[in-house]
Amino acid sequence: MNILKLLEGRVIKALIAAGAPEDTPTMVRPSARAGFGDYQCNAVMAAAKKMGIPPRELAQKVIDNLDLDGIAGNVEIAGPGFINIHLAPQWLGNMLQTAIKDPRAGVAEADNKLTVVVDYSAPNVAKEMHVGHLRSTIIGDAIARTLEFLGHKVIRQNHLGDWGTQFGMLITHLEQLQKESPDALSMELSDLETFYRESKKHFDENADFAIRARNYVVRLQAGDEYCLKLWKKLVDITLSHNQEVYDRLNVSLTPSDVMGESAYNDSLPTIIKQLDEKGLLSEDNGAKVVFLNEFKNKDGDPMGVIVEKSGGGFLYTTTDLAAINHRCHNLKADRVLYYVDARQGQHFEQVFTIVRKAGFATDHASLEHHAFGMMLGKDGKPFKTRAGTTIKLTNLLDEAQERASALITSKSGSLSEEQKANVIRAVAIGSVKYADLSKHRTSDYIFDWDNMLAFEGNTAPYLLYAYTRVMSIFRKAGIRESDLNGDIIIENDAERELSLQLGRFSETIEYVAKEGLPHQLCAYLYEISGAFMKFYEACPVNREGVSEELRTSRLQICALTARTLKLGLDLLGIETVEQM
RNA sequence: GCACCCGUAGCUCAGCUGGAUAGAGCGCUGCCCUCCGGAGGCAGAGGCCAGAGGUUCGAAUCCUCUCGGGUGCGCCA
Repeated sequence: MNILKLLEGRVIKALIAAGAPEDTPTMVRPSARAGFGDYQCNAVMAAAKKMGIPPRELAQKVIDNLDLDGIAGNVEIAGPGFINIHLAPQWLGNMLQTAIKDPRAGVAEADNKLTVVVDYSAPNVAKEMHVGHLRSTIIGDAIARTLEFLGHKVIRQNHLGDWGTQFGMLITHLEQLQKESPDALSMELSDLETFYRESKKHFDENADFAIRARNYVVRLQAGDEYCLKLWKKLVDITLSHNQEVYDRLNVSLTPSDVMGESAYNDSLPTIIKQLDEKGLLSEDNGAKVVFLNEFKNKDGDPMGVIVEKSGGGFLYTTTDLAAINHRCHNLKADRVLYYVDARQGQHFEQVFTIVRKAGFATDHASLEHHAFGMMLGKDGKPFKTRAGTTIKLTNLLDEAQERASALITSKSGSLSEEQKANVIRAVAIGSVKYADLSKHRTSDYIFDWDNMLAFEGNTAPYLLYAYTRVMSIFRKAGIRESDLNGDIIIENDAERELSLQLGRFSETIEYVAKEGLPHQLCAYLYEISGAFMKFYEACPVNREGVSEELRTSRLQICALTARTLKLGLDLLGIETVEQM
């Protein structure tokens, strides 16, 4: 159940009954501090101002009309006109009990189920995935999982960079390698970086090679079978490489989610034609251009966006136009979410502007560029190796594995080797992902091994540890969740705080799904963990002197804590462990 | 030149459509082990929210300007 939504519904009724306009924002939110109740309504001050009456007077009217029978124990006016709502412990307890019996921890599916295309990851063919792909991949995946959990139809789209002029040189190089030694092929491609670099080198240094490469591009784009076969080989090898990384990262992408740039190749001429029919197309120095008044170029004139080169080739803008057309009209998307670098901001603004004018997007579809910032090194500069090259994802994960291994080995004694390996993997991958997901998406962040692998603070290890502590109580209690029966008693502050936080799961998830901001879910899970740690200190469960009634109540709170943490981490794509 | 993003504690980060006394973690000073896992909990010190104006009952949040940092601007993606 979404408590926030419930309260908002009641508050708006009361506001209207008290004479406020129907469009008055309800301004209900969790209270700023403990003394101000559990939820507060801040709507009255602004509304009273508009209505020309004293705020506290309106606040009283709102309270008189506010129907929270059974839900709130106490509702009071504070300060200039805040309304503080104290939930009734029994109501809260009953609500949690319902959530405990629900595998979804009380989170309902969305009323209005949408088709959402989530565009993320987008690696390139013949290049290994590097840190530049990390954020798109894991943030996009977390949002895809969250939307899916809420019952939306999620269509993952991995916009693979599998088309473009560079494929001429790649194919030519591949052809050469195959001629030299047919067996060497897989070996050479096991290091895609080298393969790519050598192709480029040949292209730059060998004139014959370059000529052949240019020729092959033309043939490839024209659908030549021989070229396509070589190209396909490169794509397949790259995909299997990438899949290993996805699996290791616990990212839900599969080969069937790949919808590369090449997939739109055949529809590009139609896109150009349609732009022309709409009167949007101009010619400029031989290139086909869409001029947009909304954007200015360096001279202050309308900015031209090239959609077809003077030689006749298409650009990535053209492909993006075709992709939106496909997603809106064929996939019937209600929302299209792009998890792409913030540096592409202007590009997407232009693309979105064009598709609206050209009708490539359906009117109701929401096109959203969910931009993210860069990963920086400890020095605040772009995250690179010491040599100044980009860091490959596999190397990054290897290092995470090593560091987690050292950490876990030094701390945990009683685990079997197999369990230990499992914990190391969960901590390593979880830490890297969580460090990223817990930061605000749009800002740059500093990648710091020590911070992300710490057991203190808003980190994966802390959350995983909190989870194992809950599980430990359960093991000790020797009781199954399904056998738990009895009321939930909320007596002290620690119980109350934890219960209240547990009751906020729905509103958090819905917010994350709406805004595409997984760090809000991270912050929430951190709150839960912190509240549980306090509960753990203050509220003994399996100790002498704890009544059966209280023990059952607390075990239920533990059960819901565990389920909330596990579900939440699962939505983030982070695995939990029972012991560590 | 134009556009977008950012500037919050020594460090790393939150602060949700403007709302009450700006919050965490690290680091620093102390306290709590007859402990359901101390990989924890509690307390303290530490902030002109880059600066200056403005709007507002009320501003870290909105507007303008200044300073400082980053990014992007027609035939790559």
